[in-house]
Amino acid sequence: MPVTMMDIAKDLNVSVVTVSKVLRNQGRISDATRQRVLRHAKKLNYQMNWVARSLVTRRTYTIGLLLPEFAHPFFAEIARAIANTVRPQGYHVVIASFEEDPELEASEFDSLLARQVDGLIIASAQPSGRAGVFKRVNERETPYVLIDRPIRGLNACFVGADNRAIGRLATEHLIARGCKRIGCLRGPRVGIAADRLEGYRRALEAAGWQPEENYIINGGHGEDSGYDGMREMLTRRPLPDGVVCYNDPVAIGAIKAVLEAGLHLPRDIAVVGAGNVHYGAVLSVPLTSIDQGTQRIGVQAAELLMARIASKRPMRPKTILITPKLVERESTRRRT
Amino acid sequence: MPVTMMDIAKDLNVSVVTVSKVLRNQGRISDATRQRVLRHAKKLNYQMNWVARSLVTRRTYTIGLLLPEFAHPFFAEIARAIANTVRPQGYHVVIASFEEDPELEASEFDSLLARQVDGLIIASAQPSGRAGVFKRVNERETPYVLIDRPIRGLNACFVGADNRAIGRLATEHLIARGCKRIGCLRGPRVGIAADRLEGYRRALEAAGWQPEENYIINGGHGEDSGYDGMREMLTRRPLPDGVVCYNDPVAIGAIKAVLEAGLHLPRDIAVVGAGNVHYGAVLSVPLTSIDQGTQRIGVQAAELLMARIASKRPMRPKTILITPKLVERESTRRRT
DNA sequence: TACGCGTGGGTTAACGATTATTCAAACGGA
DNA sequence: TCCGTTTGAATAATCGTTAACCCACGCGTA
Repeated sequence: MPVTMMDIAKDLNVSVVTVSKVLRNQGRISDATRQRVLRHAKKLNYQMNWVARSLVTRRTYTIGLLLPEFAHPFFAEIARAIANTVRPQGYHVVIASFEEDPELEASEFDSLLARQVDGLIIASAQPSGRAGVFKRVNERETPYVLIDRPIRGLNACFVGADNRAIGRLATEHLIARGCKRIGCLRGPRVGIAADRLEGYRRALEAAGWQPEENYIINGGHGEDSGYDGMREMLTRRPLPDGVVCYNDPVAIGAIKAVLEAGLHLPRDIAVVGAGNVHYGAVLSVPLTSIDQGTQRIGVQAAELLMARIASKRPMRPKTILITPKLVERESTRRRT
Repeated sequence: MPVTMMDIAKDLNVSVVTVSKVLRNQGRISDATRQRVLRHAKKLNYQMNWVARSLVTRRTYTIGLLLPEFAHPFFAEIARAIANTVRPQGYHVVIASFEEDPELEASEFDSLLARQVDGLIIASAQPSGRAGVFKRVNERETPYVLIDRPIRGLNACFVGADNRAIGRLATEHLIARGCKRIGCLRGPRVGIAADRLEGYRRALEAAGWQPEENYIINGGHGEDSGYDGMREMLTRRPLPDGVVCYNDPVAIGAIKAVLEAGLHLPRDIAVVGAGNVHYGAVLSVPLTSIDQGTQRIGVQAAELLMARIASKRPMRPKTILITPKLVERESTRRRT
């Protein structure tokens, strides 16, 4: 049975409140008593029961992290950044991975609330228009921050990559490297991909070119999809000499298709990805990619949440877009 | 202000206890009252305050996960497996990543205990002989399970890879593929690496060969270390025609060195790694690797912990070694 | 002498649930 | 009719801490 303040108080013939005050460094306590309590607490190896404290202070010093898929490097890194950011303030993170299942997401969401988390950081996978799930959090006034994927119709804090900038940056890079005909493996039909595509379009237009639908190919978000997409791209005439990919796995699949076709990369076709996965550097052709600042997403989201938790009055929602950064490697290193 | 049982009770003119009983499906309650309570609870959108419940039941339905480094794919996957395993039993996971810092590990460990977690899963980085940190958990009788790295001198539950088997499996595979002179990049001087090296030695001996110290090279656990190690290996005469690597990053570095030297892989030298990282398949030469059953480690550790939490009486420590599995890819696919 | 105030600490009542105990009414059998 | 059971629910105590008040003492001062 763990030691309680009661035990210390009894041994020392003082009241529990006195012990509590000493341990919190609060209220007026003589130095003598303070020392006695401190010494005895250490001797008994006392440890606060945070559950009891939380009950009365209404603060658990816990934040909930609701993620679609935990083992994904992107989310894992975010989780790490968040944990490291809140730790100095005494906060811990309880994770809930819902494996891309919206039902499970909703139920885990409720569980976290029942556990009285002080705040929530959520990368939601709710189908659009289902913002209802988050109604409850608004009633309760538990602060929360959305990351990665915004939810339309929900006036909430959001921290994520600037996907439009990502598409633009990738495209501009290919232009700068002398590409004259740039295609795009635009990925799945989701908001993020649409934004990146939009960035691609704008960059072309800014260069005075007209985006051609022929060179924009739909797909998914994995290697296979990139492989298939590039095979299709290679049937276009004239061939593109640069391809912007939705993300790194797609780019990796695309590279495979290019090499299989006997073309040289980057001379014949340059390829740029997005996400800057950590193994991009060890590929057969190291991959130029757009770093979306994963860690910064985590840090900013955590800081934003902490600010909201600290402030008594509700603040008005804030959106933070992280500016992406290009990391150049072999896959686009061609003579200009 | 969230709804409490008190609110429901008042509205319905019953006692709080009655509400509590209905919600827990316990005790004798007439069907009429039961329905009234249930309906009203739903109407008010009642949610249990788990903090309050935990205080009296002495159960938080929370387990602590203490990891050296959160974003590492190995640990991320373990975390995921654990979370998924305990969720059906109503448990959540609070993570604490200590960034390979033993001091931080100790302090996070205390924090988790103060938070009254029902159990702990720990991948410790305590320098050997510092088992003292875990003394406290023994006093408290909070069950815990060590993973990945055992701690000598601590009679505790452990779940991890069978590192000796990993070394043996990798080596046997190269022998089966016709290698006649097999080297080893044995990695850092830690227990895990030593076990894998031991497996390598035994496999050679079992084949009737004598391990030669000349072909065993020390190093670290990253790509650079693998690269440097292989460069050194390539100065040995006669050249080895197969190399067992401590882990996949080392193997990746090693492959780079082999290719740079103008040798063909796997024809001149076959390379096998360990860990089966998910990107191993997209490398310039897809990497044969030993899968250490990361997910199973997580699942088993979680199940073991759950069992200990459930049992009243302390059980005696149990060690589970996960049997590894070979995944063959191009890096060893040579004609026998 | 009486008053006021700072000091050091104690008392009491939450916090929101659960467990253990008690109690009233209804029911049934002799 | 009377007593013993069952049924259904209320009451009291508790979990370990904190918040809000209260109080006694000593000292300086008017």
